[in-house]
Amino acid sequence: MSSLSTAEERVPVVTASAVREFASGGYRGTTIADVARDARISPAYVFKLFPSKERLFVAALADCFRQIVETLSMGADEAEDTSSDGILDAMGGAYAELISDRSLLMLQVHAQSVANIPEIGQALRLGMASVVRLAKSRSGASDDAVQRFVAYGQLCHLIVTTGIDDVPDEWASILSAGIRHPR
Amino acid sequence: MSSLSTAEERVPVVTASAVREFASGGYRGTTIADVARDARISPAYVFKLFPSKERLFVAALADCFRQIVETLSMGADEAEDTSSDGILDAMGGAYAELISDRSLLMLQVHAQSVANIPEIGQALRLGMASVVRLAKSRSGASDDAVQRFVAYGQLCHLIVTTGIDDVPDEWASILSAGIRHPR
DNA sequence: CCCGTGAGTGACTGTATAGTCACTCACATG
DNA sequence: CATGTGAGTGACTATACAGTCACTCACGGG
Repeated sequence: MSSLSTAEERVPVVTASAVREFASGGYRGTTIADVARDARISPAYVFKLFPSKERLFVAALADCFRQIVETLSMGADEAEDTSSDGILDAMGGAYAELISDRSLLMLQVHAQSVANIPEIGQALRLGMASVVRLAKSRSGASDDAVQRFVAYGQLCHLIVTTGIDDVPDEWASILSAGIRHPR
Repeated sequence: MSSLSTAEERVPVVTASAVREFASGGYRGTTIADVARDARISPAYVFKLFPSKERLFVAALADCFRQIVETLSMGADEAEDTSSDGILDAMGGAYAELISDRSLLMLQVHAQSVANIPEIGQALRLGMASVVRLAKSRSGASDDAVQRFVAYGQLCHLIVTTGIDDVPDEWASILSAGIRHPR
């Protein structure tokens, strides 16, 4: 199948498939065959492009954070209110838009759940480090404000994974109030 | 093995084993055999006590939230500062102590990652509902304060799962600052 | 036109695992 | 002592999955 291409061109395509598939099934719930099917290549060829399932997941996670950092950065560029809080707010808005298809969000949640695998924990820390450093340096906000920025981001993850935004009860609206999350 | 007992007595014991094992391996990464070994019974008998792996996980998660609610409630009872913020703070302290062995924390994180399995998502929402309702009713704090309470709880989960509290860099201390988490 | 290189795969292996079922055996009761 | 009930298990099935390997085949350079 597939019109002869170079391996180097295939790698980002397979990585993108891995992001989607791992996001939907998690690390253990996703098979190499799933990723291969999405990328329209054979499972065997996935192993020619990546040495193991673990490394494929790491590549997907790294790409996820690459996209996040890029998006946050653009959000900061386009902030109308250029105070620290205004910039953090613009970044939050850009992030909310980015994760509207939920893949990048779910991948992070799944990664947290297998962060005890050393290479995955490492990749997760690298990603969070780049996010925190970007938020701090671009906004110039206080440490507390950056911490709050991340905390509410995590709350947003909880709301989306559990589908709290579709629950009409009082407790659910307490958690969701004012949080920008994908509809 | 094991000194003849009633099934009803076994259930909570197996549930406790399930909490530990699922917390350490996640839903897909933990086998019925793992839980059985921990509970010192045969895998086959686990299926006599619980109809499926899914239901066993749900039982473990429910027990996890039962413990959390109990602990938060006791924390609120023992608060020295009885203002809303003081009570929320006492609850946070009680929670930090409860999750010092990380099992109850990790189980929640793993549950989030398989919340797309209907019964598990349901159990997670039930648990969060009881936590939010308890925090609100016991502290009488504003909706915002309760939301913040949960958001920083989620940040605490991130810090623990990724081992950020062992990273000496600046970005890591921004995230960990002032957060009570298990050492 | 031939041949080397690299893209891509089919078919396989070994292992793991959810769930089932027929069975054993301890004990309480009459 | 006989028997029924419920605790508990060994052995099995069916399936799935990570990773391997020998292979085919398209293409570009000489």
